[in-house]
Amino acid sequence: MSFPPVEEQLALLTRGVEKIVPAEELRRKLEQSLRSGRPLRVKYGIDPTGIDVHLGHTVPLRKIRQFQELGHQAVIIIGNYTALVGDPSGRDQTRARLTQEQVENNARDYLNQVGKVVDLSRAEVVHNGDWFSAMSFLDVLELCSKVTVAQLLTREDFAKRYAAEQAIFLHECLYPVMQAWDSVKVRADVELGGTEQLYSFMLARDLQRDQNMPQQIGMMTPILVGLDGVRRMGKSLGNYIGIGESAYDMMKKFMQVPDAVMRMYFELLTDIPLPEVDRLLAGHPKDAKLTLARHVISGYHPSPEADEAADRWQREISQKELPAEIPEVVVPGTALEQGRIPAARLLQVTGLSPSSSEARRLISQGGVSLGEDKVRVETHDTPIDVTPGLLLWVGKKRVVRLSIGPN
RNA sequence: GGGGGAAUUCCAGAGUGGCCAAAUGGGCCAGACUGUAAAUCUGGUGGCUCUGCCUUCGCAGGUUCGAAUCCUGCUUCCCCCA
Repeated sequence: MSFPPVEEQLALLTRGVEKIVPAEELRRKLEQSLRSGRPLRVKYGIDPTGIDVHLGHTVPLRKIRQFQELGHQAVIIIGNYTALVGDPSGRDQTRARLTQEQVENNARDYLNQVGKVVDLSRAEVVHNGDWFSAMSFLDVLELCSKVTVAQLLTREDFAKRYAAEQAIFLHECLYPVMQAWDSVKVRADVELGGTEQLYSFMLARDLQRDQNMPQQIGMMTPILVGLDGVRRMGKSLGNYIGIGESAYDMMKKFMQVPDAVMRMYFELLTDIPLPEVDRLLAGHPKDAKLTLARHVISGYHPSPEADEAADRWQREISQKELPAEIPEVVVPGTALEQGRIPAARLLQVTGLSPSSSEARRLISQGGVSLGEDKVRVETHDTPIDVTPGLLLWVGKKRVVRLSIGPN
């Protein structure tokens, strides 16, 4: 096995990495591997707790991919056992635990998605249940004897919860221990993860030393902020771009992102050289954002699709042309009286408003309009002449084409 | 095992007998402004046959002319002591 020069590897690998502990050791490990021709074993663990992999997850995954491209060995750990515990990291509450069955379904799905970023054909994929399920209680006790409670409580998340008098369950305390033990089992040289993983990464080093093994390096990638530009990207916050989403959906979401986060997105989500990024950001923000979006999207969709999504956004959103596809909604003929229907009622039967009260609100606030010219509907009881093909708008984005059905 | 505290509308969190569909903030929706970005500003945010009416404040009963607010039981959660 041969590798590119160490300096070159370092330049690529340290981009967009927030913290490397211990910082000096990465170079040493790379030098060693270059000399011996032995690839580094790069570990990344994921707990199959949800289903949607989003761009936030891709930050460490992309890093794995870079390691792979340099010739190193990716080791993906499916935390089917740790998922039963729930990672307390960064949490101010105990996570809900999952059943075995859920975990297994999720795991399969996860790999499908992860495969879009990491080259799974060259990666080792292991389940940590393989070793944890084989451990006896005595083994667990033995493992626990390496960790002190005081140590656990130095973690910020636990310390905070402890101070706030919130519950910390014993099984949660075991989580970092398990994660660290994974590193021992796979003989990790490098572990990737978010900054909140620091404690587990360090614990892994302790356990590895205890087993007379080389100690791993922790590489921590920053938390990617979500579409709101403030909070971390996450499913529960609803501010994420999933990698399974359509090109156009991703496009729309990218264009909503606050300008201020663009640099971070470029750095963490693309390979565009940083000087080039600076040049882009010096230009019009909208163009920079389009470039960003196209680059990222083309990682998950064929690039003609990414281009098409960008064009479509320009046409429909930027230039306010009518969308190419307007969903058609059937108005039941029985709801009409002499071809007409009160405006508020129309919003309800078309499903654009869940309730009549909501419909009235929308209308009174000027959010409802008709036709290509978007003529505003003034009052909730305005009779609307429903003709097939009539456009009905709610707000700026939602529009449907009406047709009349038999009932 | 003993003691204490809490459950409110999407979330956080006020409200302790009528002025409460319930303050305030967040989120969300709509409008203005824009690059349909962000920020900002305005309005809204249970339902309905809508100047009024109906159903909500953990659950079930009760007191009262009247209860989110008082009483009883139940459920759930948290904390402390051991």
